[in-house]
Amino acid sequence: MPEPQTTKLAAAEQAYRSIRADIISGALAEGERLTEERLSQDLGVSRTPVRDAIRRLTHEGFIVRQSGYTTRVARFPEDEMTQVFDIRQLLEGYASERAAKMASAEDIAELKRLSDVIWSHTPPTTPEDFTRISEANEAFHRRIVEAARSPRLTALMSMAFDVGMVVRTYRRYSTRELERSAGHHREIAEAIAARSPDWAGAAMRTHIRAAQSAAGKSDAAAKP
Amino acid sequence: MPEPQTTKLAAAEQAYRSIRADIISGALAEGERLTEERLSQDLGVSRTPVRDAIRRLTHEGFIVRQSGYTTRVARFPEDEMTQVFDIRQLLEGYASERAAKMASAEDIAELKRLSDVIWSHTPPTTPEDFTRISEANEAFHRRIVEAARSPRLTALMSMAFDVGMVVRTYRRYSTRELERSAGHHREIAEAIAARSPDWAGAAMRTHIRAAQSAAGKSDAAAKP
DNA sequence: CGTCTGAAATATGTATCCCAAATTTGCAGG
DNA sequence: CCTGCAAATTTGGGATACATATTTCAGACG
Repeated sequence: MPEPQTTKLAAAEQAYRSIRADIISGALAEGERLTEERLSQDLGVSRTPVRDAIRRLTHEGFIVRQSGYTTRVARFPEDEMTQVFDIRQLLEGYASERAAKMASAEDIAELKRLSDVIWSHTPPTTPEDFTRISEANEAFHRRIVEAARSPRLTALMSMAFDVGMVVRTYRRYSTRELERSAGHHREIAEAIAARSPDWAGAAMRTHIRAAQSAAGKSDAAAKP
Repeated sequence: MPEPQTTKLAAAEQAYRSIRADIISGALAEGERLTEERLSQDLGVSRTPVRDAIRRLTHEGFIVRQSGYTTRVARFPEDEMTQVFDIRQLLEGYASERAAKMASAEDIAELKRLSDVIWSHTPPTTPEDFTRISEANEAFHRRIVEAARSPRLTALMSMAFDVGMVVRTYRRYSTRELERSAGHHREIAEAIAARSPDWAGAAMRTHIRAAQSAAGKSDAAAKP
């Protein structure tokens, strides 16, 4: 069965994604007041899953709870984009250092495989190439965090930045930037295979700064 | 009124604190299976607040949800303590840099006040002195993160480390370490007041490494 | 005209019930 | 005695009902 359950194994997750997407897209404006009841009706579910979603989004900083019974969409600073890249550089650089020390043979093999996948589609000529690169890129970064063997770090990364944002920005890269990025991935994989934390960390920080530069060409103030 | 209600202004928060404390203390062993029903009965509340608490703790990495209907206390790596300090150094160092640029006059005044409070109780002679120092210390660190004006960073910090752990470790500090720590707080406040990101960041990183050294004297592998 | 007070409307927190899915148990067969 | 399968129990997700705290708004008073 491709679709095992109708709505069971979703529901709360759906509320979470929906509300978050509305905040990111601007459908829910910054500072707008939210109530569980109204969100329930809009989403067609009861308050229980909506509460879960609000808790999560509050914890992640998308929603703020003011004193008492007032809940609002958070206001995002103009330099949110800069912050995301700054924080990514800190955390992923650290993750790469740890990965160079802790990664298993399987981790290293998978990182090499993913960097090869990225290479094989660079420069991209078709939309599928873009998709493949994005997927492999995302898997690559996630694998490094996993290889760092730190559940705390994994949890942090999951909420540190919006993966979708990174994927979207890929389309704006020039051929030279894409080739550079593919080279970075290969280098990071090799640094981890060489068990060199300093190299791996430095390469990852370079990679993220280059991505920031490439992504920041047009809009300095994207949403969150 | 100093004491508004007996148990009203808590309940779900209470469940969260109680479960978390039991995990940290070891009353709930690593890998132990948890059920909402049993926790409800033990804590004398209904399942709803327990669910909230479990959500939160899962998100923070204290509890893991396995496939299906199995929920367990997470297993913590041996070097969890090291990781927490590493991550704190990264994030709080960054927060201090931003705070030096973004802090309001009120932020700066409050940071100075808090560092004075810490000074006035150092070295501590009574249990209340310890309590005051702990409270002021926690408020100080939180204020810096707030002053960084980054909701994302605030959210990250809230789950990056266990405040209770920091408080506990304070009792092990020597007089010299406590005086050094008080000096660090004052210096950080002044660096921010001087609007010097590099100074503030470096001072905070120094402070956290010193705290790590002081805290790590006895057990290298505390809980989380 | 502005401000304060209090009552109604509104929002969240908590308890309880129901349901679907998963885990455990127990029985039958090899 | 072990294995396999199905019934029974357990578990977590969702909906609803109720209690309590907060917000709002209108009207009275200065």
